[in-house]
Amino acid sequence: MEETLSIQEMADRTGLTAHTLRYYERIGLIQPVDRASSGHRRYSEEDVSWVEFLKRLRSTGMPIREMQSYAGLLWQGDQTVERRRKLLERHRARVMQKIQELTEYLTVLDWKINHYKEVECMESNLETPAKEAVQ
Amino acid sequence: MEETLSIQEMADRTGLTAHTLRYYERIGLIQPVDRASSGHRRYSEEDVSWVEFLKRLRSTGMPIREMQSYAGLLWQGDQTVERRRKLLERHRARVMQKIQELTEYLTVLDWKINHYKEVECMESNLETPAKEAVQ
DNA sequence: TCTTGACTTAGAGCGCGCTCTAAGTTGTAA
DNA sequence: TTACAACTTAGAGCGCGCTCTAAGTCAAGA
Repeated sequence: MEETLSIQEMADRTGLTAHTLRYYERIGLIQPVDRASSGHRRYSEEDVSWVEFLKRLRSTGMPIREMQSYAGLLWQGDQTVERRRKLLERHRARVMQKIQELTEYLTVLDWKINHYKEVECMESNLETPAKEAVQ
Repeated sequence: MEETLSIQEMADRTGLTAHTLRYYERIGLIQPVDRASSGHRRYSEEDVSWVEFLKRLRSTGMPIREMQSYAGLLWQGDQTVERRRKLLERHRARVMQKIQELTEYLTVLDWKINHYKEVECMESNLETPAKEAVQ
């Protein structure tokens, strides 16, 4: 028995809305989904995996256009393996850079936060309002 | 001699466009800038520092609305120090979470990339096209 | 059979963060 | 004085990634 999901079940399962699932199909991020005789979409477990993968790519900040390229390459078959790998490697480099950037700014935030803590201490302990140019 | 910058000089200096500088002022991210007698904006070094700080906050992904709150608190003076610290701490937590998320997905990407490399090896060494469900 | 709710499509609308346009004013160098 | 670039404002437009609406079809239970 072949289990399939309605669009709402698929939405519940993946955490995307039915609107978004249709949108992804419309823009070619998901290949045309099987239909029941009524015309209603019927999603397979394979579709679930693909959508989960799309979600992972999105949450790394990959733009939709690039995901479209990736999907297009995938559906062209085995001869695009190298181009897919290179696409992922370029994206990997961007993700790395973003992590480094965020890590740097984390230290900036920590510095600010500690500075504020000091100022608060001075206020409560010495009752002399701080006048420095705190941003 | 008090050095000031025209809007274009400020744009060159900070890497924002003149349009964006006016926009930031309009939405209250920058306090009304000093004007020459002609009405042209004249930016101070203090303005430069503030804009640089705004850029850092933005690049950590802080939404404009939150930066507006922060700026508003700052301009209210010393009694908002604790609220500013708490705002930054909330943001810090989000940045941390984003770093962790990206780090996780980095390993996913690495896994995919290595998988592709294997497939490419198989193709070139054994000349037997791989048929697995590679995403 | 009737009702209700889930589904379908095409296309409009939205929130974000800019980005640009239009129409007019000012500053400067030839 | 004339040319031309840089500035001013109010407000429209845009790219992204959804998100929703309208109008209609379909399915399943009372």
